[in-house]
Amino acid sequence: MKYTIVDHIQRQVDLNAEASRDLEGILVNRLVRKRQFIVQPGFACTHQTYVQKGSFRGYLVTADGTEHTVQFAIEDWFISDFHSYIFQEPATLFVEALEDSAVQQIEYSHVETLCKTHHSLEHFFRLVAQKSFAFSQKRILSNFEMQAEERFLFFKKQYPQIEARVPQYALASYLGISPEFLSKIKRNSTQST
Amino acid sequence: MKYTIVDHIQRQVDLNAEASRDLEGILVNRLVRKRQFIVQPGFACTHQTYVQKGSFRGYLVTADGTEHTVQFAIEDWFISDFHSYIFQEPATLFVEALEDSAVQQIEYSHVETLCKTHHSLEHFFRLVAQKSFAFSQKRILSNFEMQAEERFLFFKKQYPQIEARVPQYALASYLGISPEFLSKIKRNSTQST
DNA sequence: AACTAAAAATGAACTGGTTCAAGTCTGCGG
DNA sequence: CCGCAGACTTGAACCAGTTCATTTTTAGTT
Repeated sequence: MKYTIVDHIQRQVDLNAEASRDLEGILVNRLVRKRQFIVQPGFACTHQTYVQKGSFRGYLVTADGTEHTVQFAIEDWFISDFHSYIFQEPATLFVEALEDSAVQQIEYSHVETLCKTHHSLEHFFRLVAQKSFAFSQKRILSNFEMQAEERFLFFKKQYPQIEARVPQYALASYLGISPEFLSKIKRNSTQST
Repeated sequence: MKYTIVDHIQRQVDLNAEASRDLEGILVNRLVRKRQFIVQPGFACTHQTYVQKGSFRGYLVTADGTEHTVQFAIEDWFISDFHSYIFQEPATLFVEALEDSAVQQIEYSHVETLCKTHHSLEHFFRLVAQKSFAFSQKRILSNFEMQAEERFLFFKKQYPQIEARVPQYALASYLGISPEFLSKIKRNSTQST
């Protein structure tokens, strides 16, 4: 069973024959090597990327040179610099492969065209955006609700596959703490088990 | 010129006669008194609320009893507990009127029905969700990029109408700092002007 | 299997922001 | 126009998390 973007969408909405044919028509399959970037600051993020195999992280580098991870993506997830994608403005994020990966990409203008012709696709992308927004809000809340240690334990529980596959400095920067402090948290929380 | 939800939508997408008539049909006009809640934890957030007049804030109360503001809304903005609205699950937020206000509300199931019958409305709500998500991501980023003082100055510059109308403890909790510290920031940043 | 470079762990000194407690200002109800 | 409650200010003690410098572990390459 191989992950594909069409299956992913079919799981959530009904696509008729034309819609799924048209969608197939705009898909671009691509292999991406570990450490390779699919989005870089300064260039508009022209595509949404669906991960078939492998993993990615999206991160920001601030003026002081530190990295801040915004999003991880593994099999069956989408990733992009969404702000850049939606407004077709230069990206501010890096999106980098954490492993050798296989992806399917769809281009902004193609997606917009298909959304006009197929109500079902417009519906799908509405659902995606709404859920993404809801989770993004929840993430802001969870930073208010939890201390660093709780956030780590929560992440570990909710996304064990990701926690296991991702470099620790990347996870620290996702949790909003320094790698040193994440190290301490791990020590404290495992010794008390 | 009075704010209405139909005008708001027309500014972004073309609604034909039936679509705007059907939309009018599900609108509920409502007056809300200062300090009144339109969303409360425990109850599902059944409506999206469009602000015609007045202002609102959405906030979370954490276990330790402190408030954390997630969103403000003034004229021509929408507000809700979006996670609760989308999944029709019990809300975790309070949404409270900061002033006597007038709103237009649309109910979840009605919106979903209209999105099915009118592609244009589905399109509108996709755009809204996408922009909301993009801004939500940006907000997460801005907490990484800026220190508390910069966040305050940025907010003040970007939303001067809101900064002026909103109680200071609410703004502090939006910025993720204590009211005392916001007070200090203001002192420091005005004395150096 | 040995070599290397990057990643993770550790500890000590430090800082941005919190907490608590007390004082001041403001607006509006009687 | 007085009183009083809620909102804002101030300062001192404190703490969660950072920074920096060093050591240990891990993983990729020849």
